[in-house]
Amino acid sequence: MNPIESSPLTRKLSTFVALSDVDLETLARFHRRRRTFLAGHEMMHEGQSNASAYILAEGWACSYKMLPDGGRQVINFQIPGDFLGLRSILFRTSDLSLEALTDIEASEVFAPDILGAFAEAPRLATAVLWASSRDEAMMVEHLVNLGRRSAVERMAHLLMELGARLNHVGIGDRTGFSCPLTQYHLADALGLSAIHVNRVLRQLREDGLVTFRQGKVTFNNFEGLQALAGFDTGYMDHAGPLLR
Amino acid sequence: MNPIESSPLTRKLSTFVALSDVDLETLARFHRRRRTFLAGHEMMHEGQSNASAYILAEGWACSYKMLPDGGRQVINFQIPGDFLGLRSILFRTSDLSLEALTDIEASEVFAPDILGAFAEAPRLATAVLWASSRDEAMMVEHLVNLGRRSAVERMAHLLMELGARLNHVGIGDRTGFSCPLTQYHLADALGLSAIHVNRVLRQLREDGLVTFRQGKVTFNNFEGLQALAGFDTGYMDHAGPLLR
DNA sequence: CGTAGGATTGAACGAGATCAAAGCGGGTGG
DNA sequence: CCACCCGCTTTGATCTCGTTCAATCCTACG
Repeated sequence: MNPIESSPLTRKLSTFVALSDVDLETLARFHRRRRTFLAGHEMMHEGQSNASAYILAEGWACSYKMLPDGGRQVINFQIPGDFLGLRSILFRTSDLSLEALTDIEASEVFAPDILGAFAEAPRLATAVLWASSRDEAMMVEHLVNLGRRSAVERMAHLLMELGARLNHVGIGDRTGFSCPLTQYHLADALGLSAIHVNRVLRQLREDGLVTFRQGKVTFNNFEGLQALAGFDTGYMDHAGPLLR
Repeated sequence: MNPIESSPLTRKLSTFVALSDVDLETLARFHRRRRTFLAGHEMMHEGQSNASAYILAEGWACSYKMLPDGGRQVINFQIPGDFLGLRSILFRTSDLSLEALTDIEASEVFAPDILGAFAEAPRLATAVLWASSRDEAMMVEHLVNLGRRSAVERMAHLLMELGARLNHVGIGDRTGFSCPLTQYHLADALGLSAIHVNRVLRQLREDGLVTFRQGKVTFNNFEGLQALAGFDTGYMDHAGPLLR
């Protein structure tokens, strides 16, 4: 196995576009600057300009927006293999904040790295467009979640999605996964109050569907949960390479 | 003025990436197949494969997802100049449905048109990535809207966003715009019931902020509405070309 | 052993949903 | 030209899900 192909990002992009050696070498340069962040560190702030992008190698992060009244909306949780802050480079200023939820290892990518890569290895632009569209499809599901599902359904859906995503990168399995989120994080992601999140989790536990406890999510009834959430993996896993 | 540059999509993409003559000619080929659709026509169905993409020239459309219980979540409204259904091509199958809200004129774009364009004129891939990221930023705002704002704030935000977007393409002005949406459409976009939408509109009208009536939106107090909505144009208008 | 951040529970409240029923306007067919 | 209908809007009454406020309880950690 070629070491140059080993990064999770490379694997992800290769599923869409067959990458040449030049593409792969260019991508490999994204991993020159390995950095670590401590849990709680704010890696990026809404409105910040000249922010870097990151490729998450280890740990969890979350992206969010604050409201004037102090409320907060979590946009997404980021797990290993995810690309963070692309828009902050494309638009020179970040439209959201980014916080490390655990201690994190990530590769820092500067704007010229990315823009240069698109110029030198144009297929990468297509590959990144694809990856970004996958994220967009996920966001569409989140929109449906917030707009049209009840609190219990929302929670079920979020937990299943996280499980499926972690599975994709080889973390956790069908029985569950370990999860550093607090009930406050869940609340901010689902548009609920932390108190209600607690009740919802209790209900899901008592109904024998999922258990969320001390950093562990356990699927007690995968099919039942899937049915409740209306969770369809369709928007997550996609067919093989489109461009050869 | 070069006729080849005249399409709204071309103008949009040019604001991010300086396009060469080859790029422009390639883009122009997107406009070979002009089609019209009647109001109410379903242009694309969730799960459909081999769907085309479209560049909207005239009229309004909306993208949505249906839920098993019959509920519906509108993801976005599309106005002239918008590119529709990119993901249906990138993923070979559409993750949402698309409906013409008015009679529509649009250019139909087939998968090979787009994928070929990315191969022949690689800068277009970067340009489309940028346009797609702009849409993503808009979706982030919608997420905040649904997750953390009250019904009145949501409505205010949606109406202001529509106004700003229409303004961008030369339709409507600071005083208002004409709007083919019914209260049901608004409800499905905002995660509310149509009945409550009606009450919210009444309140906004009585407070002298906006009037929504017989296909016309009138801003009675632009600044007040902006303050209520927490509407910040930052996520919509971006700086000039990043790639020269 | 004290403390702080997170989890849990109860009681009261409220925003928005749901149910039910009129109005209204414009298009269609008799 | 009128009567009818259908889709949309408007209003009232009631109900419910989720919030808010207020404590208390863990438990890991210094």
